[in-house]
Amino acid sequence: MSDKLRPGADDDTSSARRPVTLQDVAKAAGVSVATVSFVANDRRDVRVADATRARVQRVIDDLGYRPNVMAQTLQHGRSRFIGLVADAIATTPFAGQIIHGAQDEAWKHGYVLLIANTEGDTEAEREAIAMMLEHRVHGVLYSTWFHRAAELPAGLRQADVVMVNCFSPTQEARGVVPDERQGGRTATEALIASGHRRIAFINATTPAPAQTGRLQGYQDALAAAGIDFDPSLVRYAFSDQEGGYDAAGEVLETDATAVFCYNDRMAMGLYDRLRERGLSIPQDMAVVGFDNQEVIAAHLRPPLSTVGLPHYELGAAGVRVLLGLEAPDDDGMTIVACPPFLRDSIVPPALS
Amino acid sequence: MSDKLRPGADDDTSSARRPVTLQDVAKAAGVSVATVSFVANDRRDVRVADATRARVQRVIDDLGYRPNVMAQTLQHGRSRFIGLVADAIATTPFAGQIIHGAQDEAWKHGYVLLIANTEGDTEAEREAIAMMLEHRVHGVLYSTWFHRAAELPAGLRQADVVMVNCFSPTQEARGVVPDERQGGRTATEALIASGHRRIAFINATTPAPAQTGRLQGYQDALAAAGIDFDPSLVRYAFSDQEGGYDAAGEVLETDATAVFCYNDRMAMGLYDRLRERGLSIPQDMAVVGFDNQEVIAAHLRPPLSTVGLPHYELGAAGVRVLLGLEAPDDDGMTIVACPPFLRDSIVPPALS
DNA sequence: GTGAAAGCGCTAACAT
DNA sequence: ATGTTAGCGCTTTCAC
Repeated sequence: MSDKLRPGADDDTSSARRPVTLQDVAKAAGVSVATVSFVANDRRDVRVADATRARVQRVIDDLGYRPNVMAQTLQHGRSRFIGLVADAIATTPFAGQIIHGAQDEAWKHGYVLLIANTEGDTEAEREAIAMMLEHRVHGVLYSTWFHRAAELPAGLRQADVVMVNCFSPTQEARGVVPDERQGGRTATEALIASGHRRIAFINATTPAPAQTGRLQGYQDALAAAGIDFDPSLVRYAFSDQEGGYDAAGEVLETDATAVFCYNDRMAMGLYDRLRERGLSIPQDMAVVGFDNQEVIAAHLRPPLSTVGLPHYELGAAGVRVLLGLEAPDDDGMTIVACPPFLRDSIVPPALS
Repeated sequence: MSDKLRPGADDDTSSARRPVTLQDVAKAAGVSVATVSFVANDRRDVRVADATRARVQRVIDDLGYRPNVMAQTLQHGRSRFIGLVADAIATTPFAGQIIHGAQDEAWKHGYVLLIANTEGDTEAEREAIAMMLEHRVHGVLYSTWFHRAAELPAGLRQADVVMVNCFSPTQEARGVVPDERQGGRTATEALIASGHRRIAFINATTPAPAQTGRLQGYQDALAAAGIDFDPSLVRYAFSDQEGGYDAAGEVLETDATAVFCYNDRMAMGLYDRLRERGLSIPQDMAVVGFDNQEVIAAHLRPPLSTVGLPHYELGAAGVRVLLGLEAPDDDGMTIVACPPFLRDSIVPPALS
């Protein structure tokens, strides 16, 4: 392996890689550290002769000086860290978006994210929280990969916490969650808007805010359109492709002309079943999903209309709430809307 | 909003939320800071009376003392941070796995990941690197979401860098990459193993290590099995569902009995085409993909056999190389194998 | 305008 | 066996 492949290890010339400090710059520029500090931080409120300023700046650039954030932090007491505890960082595409949103928003305000991954393990969670507290984080985002109630770990009591994609049943902390109900309503309305009145809903069997919320939204939409709610049009199945495939069979025995699926994966299974029966989408059956899972929704044949979960926005809003840039509702909650993504599974492209 | 929803802001009792310091503990325990430091760090090499040790420990627990990592870092010069620069943190499920692997491995060795997301933006990249240098990171992982050559940003020269899922054509840094060639060979071998000899390969049009590597692997496998390479069985298409669908049409005009698709998305398109023609998998056509994209591969009908990209392992290996726990090859590269995931698209479940 | 010096919380060498 | 103290790199008040 050539030498250049290992920078830090063996540098022949120069100062054995010790980072340049304020002292170094001060000495080289023939001024005091205070002056260098003022110049480095571009403090215009302090009087420093232009000549000095320019000279010092040159030395800073020449030496490649960079402030040591640890020292700065130690000095003025508070760090620019925000902790993010996630229960699944990559088991799912969703968690990534939360991180992404939090990351961008934090960055925008000069904060850096400290990410920890617990995979649902309580011990890992404890350690992660300890780590964050030891880094004197400004606050912590406690996030889950799917929308649910969650108990706040004891260690987090001493920190400023915002729950993301989850909430505390006992109102221990503020929370940012998606508006499942509005999402369900939006999905159903898309179907109603193109003339359907017999609309089935394939819901999940697993109890969750999504399950109840989307059902309510479905009912809201029907009610608003003056369509009677028919319980026999609501089916339950496990929330994956196989579940969707199975439930599709049941739906085909009803007179439904459109289906709202709890999620895109179920819609994918439903596509399979419809295709098997020689039925075409949306002519024989209009379909709308939920989640907007890119790999699935945008690339099924035909592309699936769906409603997106605002994961990116949840992460971003979490940071904003934490930094006090956005005020939650009176109950401490911030509800984020689920946007529709209309594609060709409701109205064929040519007709739209 | 109830008061308890905002911890840091307004605590009635106690010390206005100022974190407990060594000093505090020392005072409360009636010993010196040195002693507390020894106890807190559980330094068994220093003599501290058991009684004192116990007493101090009690105070530490009571007061909820936590060391200030900034101060510790400042003291002994080097941080426990590892930077991770990613060009797409959540645009794709892949980047997440790299982060996940790096995270776990770093954590295992007492390091914390500092993540920055550039979305390919050079300016963001510059800032991210500056941030990491200012945090005095131990080293930096520079990662890309798909395997490719990449130029190392200038700022990173001053850091110890390992490239993850990418490499420097000019050998400026060590790199960890997937073994595309072995992956292509593995995929093809799975088809050969179940008796196929006329095997088509739907490759991507985009030049990339994956494109050339997988083709080589395909040829390696054929050669090893004594099957002549027939260029007419290799087709090129854009690497998504639509591309796979289109190329499938071409493949059906050959006498191929099996297809190796450049990735799972293309395989998904191929499934669509085959279904359209009333052909069944694997009876009429055996299929193997690449990437092991969970949402797709595991849930197509039939579930797709594929080869996985070792993103998690790439991240983990990157950390190990950075920490000097794993030695790269002579050229500074670490090659990670792509494992096969056999499902029902090659041999029907009943027969396997 | 610029410099000297205190101190943020911690570790470790040196006293006692 | 425990205490004292000098910094780590930085910011900031207060002198000059």
